[in-house]
Amino acid sequence: MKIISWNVNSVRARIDNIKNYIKDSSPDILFLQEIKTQNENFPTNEFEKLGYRSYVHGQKSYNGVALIGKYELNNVNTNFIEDDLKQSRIITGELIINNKKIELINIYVPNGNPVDTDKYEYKKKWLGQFIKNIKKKIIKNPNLLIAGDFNIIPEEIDVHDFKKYENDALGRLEMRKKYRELINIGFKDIYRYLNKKKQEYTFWDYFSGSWQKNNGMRIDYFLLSNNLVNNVKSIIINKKPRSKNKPSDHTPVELILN
DNA sequence: ATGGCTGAGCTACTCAGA
Repeated sequence: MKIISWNVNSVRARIDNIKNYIKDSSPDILFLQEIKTQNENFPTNEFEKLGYRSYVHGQKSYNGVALIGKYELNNVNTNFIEDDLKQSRIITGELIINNKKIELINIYVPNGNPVDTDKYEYKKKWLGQFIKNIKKKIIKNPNLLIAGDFNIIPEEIDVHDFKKYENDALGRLEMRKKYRELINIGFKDIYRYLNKKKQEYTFWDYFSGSWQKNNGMRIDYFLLSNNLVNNVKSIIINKKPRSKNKPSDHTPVELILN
């Protein structure tokens, strides 16, 4: 069972890249973030031609998330949290894997920059709501898989130049504490759990050769509840899609479960 | 070096990203 998460930075601008990537990597479930389109303009047919069904929580121009799957998902929900600004940043669904009912939670956390503005406060409140509801959910179902673009740099090792980000909305201690709070509910950041010292990134901005210089950060990850950790076979960051023409600024993270 | 580049909406330029 291969589950992949990818912030595509527009599903329509990226559709050829995404289709080629699906043909190469053949995910069972694909979590997409920043689709930047409304439900009615989502390229459902393109995914259907490749054998996938689409569950979409879109929005005009900004944000938007989707679950793409070879299988039907149950109880798909776009109201996991109360979002003050009504932005489309979360979609959940259930899937049974090896007799475990797993809750798939696909998120696109607000960026939060600039700090000390209402955008930063929105991110804080969004994360607070999310953490509160995860605490409730894990009591009902101990099998939670959260993946997506968290927009938080967990540790210094997760960015090329930590000093540059320590007062940024992605690197501020206050936000890294939110990440810790989530982990402490009972999750493992699977990439870091299996790669204690490895320095790899999932995002490189489009400016001034950041990709070529490997000036990146690791802000996309898979958090699995402790009950699921023994089901993990492997996890990799696949850098190939970031090297293509007209790439997303993020690259996919690929998880394989037994 | 808070600039650099990219996408959406729209057709000149702003907003947003991280």
